[in-house]
Amino acid sequence: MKRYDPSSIEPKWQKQWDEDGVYVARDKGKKEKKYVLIEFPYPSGEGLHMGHLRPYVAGDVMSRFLRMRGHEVMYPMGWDAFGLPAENYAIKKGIHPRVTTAKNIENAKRQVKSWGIGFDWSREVNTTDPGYYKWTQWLFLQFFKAGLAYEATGSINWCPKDKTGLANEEVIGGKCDRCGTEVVQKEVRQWYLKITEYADELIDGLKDLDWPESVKVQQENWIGRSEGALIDFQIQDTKYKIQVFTTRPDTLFGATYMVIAPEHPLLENKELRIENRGEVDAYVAKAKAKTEEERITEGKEKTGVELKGIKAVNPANGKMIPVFVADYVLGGYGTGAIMAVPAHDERDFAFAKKFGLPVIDVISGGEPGELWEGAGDLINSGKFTGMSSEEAKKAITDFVHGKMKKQYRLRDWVFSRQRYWGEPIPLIHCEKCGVVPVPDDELPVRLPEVEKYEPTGTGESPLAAIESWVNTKCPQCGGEAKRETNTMPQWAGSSWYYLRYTDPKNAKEFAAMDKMKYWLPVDMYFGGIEHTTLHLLYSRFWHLFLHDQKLVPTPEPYARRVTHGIILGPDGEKMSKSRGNVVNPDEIVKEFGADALRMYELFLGPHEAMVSWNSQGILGVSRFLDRLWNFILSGEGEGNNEEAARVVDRAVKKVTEDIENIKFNTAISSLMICLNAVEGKPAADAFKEKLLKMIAPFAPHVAEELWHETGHKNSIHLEKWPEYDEELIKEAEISVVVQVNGKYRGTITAPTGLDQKDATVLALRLQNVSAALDGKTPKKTIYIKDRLINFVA
RNA sequence: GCCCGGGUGGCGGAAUGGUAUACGCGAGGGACUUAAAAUCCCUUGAUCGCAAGGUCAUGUGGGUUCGAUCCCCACCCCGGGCACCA
Repeated sequence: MKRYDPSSIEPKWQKQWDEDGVYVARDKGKKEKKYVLIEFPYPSGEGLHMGHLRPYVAGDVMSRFLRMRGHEVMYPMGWDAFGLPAENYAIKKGIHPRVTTAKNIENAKRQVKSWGIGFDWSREVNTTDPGYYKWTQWLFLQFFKAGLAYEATGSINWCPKDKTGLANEEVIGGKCDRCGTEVVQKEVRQWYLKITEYADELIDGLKDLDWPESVKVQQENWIGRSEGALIDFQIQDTKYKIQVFTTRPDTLFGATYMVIAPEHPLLENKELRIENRGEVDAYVAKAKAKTEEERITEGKEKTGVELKGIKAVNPANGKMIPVFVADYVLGGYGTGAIMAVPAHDERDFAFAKKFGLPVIDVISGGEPGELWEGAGDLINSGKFTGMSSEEAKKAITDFVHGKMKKQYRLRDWVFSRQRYWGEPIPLIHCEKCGVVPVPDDELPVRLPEVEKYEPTGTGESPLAAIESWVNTKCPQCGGEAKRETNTMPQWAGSSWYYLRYTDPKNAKEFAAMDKMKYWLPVDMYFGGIEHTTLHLLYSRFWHLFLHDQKLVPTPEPYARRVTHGIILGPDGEKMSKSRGNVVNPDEIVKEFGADALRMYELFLGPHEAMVSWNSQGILGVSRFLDRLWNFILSGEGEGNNEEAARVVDRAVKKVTEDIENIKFNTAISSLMICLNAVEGKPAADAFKEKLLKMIAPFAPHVAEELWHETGHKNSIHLEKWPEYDEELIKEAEISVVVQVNGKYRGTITAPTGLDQKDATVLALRLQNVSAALDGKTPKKTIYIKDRLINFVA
């Protein structure tokens, strides 16, 4: 008998599957389609690691399972290849990013193939391919034409190391998501996509999606919708007003002062007679210069300066109240100004205490003069006194002629980068015509060759230095014009790649509608939690927009989202080179084979949980595969014993349900239980076949090899998933737990379906039970058929 | 501070109202071997007991229930997200 040797069978089958096109998905087939997706990787010089392996294997198990269940399955792969590392490497070595990217792709492809991932390579895409980014540019122009892409100069997040603007979503804890450098605020001309226009749809669409609740909540919180009112406060003896946004218009009578942000336009108004102008200007300058870090370290200690000589009028009661400038009010949210109600807002309370401002209770519920942020009935509120806060919100807003308003935390998406290795934004600046889109037939605007890749740091991209490229003709008037030199962020290409997979070679459209209609939406999207407020939010926004434009057939892109926990090193810490705890999947393949690697990774723990790699644990699955090999190839085994059939059928039921519910760890444990039970006994070929088919999604190579060794000609991965016999798996006899007062006292073995009377008789015969009852008759008996009988004495 | 997860043997974990600790790793003992590896068999939550069996254990304290790892309340700890968003 041959020995199980992964290194001799795995490459053989990988090659064979490729040649036979086992994983190629057919468009518009008769079968019901399933579209399984993983987040396509950035092809880095480091190669792919465990963090990639986990979702790819999960998606692979799922697609193989679904294919065997009779679906037309698409499981495609591609490369998100624009981005900083390749560009930084080019800066250091002078090698074009295209060259390093191609090399890295080749290596990553070798890796995923060696893991036995059944991707459909006929649909491979690469975001840096002009045939691909042509459509990224075209799609951007649809936003532009719809008025959802706009240019503005404003204070934005800027990474001083990468020398480029960043989107809000790319700033993690005040630091650049890419390099960890402290982000600063800088005034730069940028292109924005108006994602805020879709804030409501982005929230409302979530409710019908089969996504993890935590991911939905996180997106919802990021968008941060709150409902409140806009209310105007007149500035005494002037024509000017300060408008505020508040979610608590019911507390208006308690507004004892106002605060405006340091960025508020009122401070630029020279007509206002601010008596302490110098002091105010100094405060504003200092506040604006603060970095994120300084603001955090200062904590919640309130600072501010009163605008002397200025008073505002509380529209509810006509009282004159002071106006402050303070940096606890943010310029970028709401109107950049607030009414301060110290009795009912923690921050206003702290500020009022520090500056000795009056605290007036207007909502009942708290201690007098103390903070109370809850709801209650109104007090000290004129004719509204006695009303509930909920009712008063609208009533008071109406009374002061305010209007209800929804407000969001979400900011528009800073969409331009001052870097080389990205899609050029396909716009032309003409002095006469303004900003003009590049005509469709001139797309793609190709990324030109440059001498120097370095970011300039001036707010211009390196492309600005190439005059021959920048200078062009206006498509509208034919006059002298200049190209936009900013490039798109990395998130552009990934915002629509799942659409391109449905029709990757189309030269006329980004994808044909009939193909999208067949394949969309993505049925199952495997990925990490880290993209919740990045890629996942961005691509939903693109999709919602494209749906409104009638360019895609479904309202949402991803029907079901499955997230995974990260794999920690053997020491329980995050894998990192500096810590020296990185487990390299390629080395595991070399030592144990891809099948063992895949199975062990799945067996480690629940897919969504954070788990640590245990270097010795893989021996368990390695032994399992070895025993499986021997079991399948040993013995002629015609012993058609019913017990074996029952054991295997039970496994079929459990494994099927577990795969459907993404519980791969318990599915594998059921397979182990099954093998443990049948091993060493004669078993009919039919049981062996069932077992092999169940193993096939998890360990595709060994299953295929054994399938062929046992006389089959076609790939096991195109076989039908096994079924089980509902009657057979029922137990004929069952052990019923006997308890006295809820405590275990023994079991009785009886035929299934025993009624209470017979069970009682059998149970009372147990010595342990009569001892526990101590001669008493049970007051009550609880009987759950085939499970338990409990005497309450 | 607010919002999500989570806390079970030596370790990864299983079980979400009904015998807690499946499966795997590790450990101990044995078989085979000149020996070792590999493989196979047995034992393995703690504790008392010769045994039968008992008692105690799912972060802590309460509650609901015939019965709670599971449901409810309060608290502690760990991980993640947001963070002066009015």
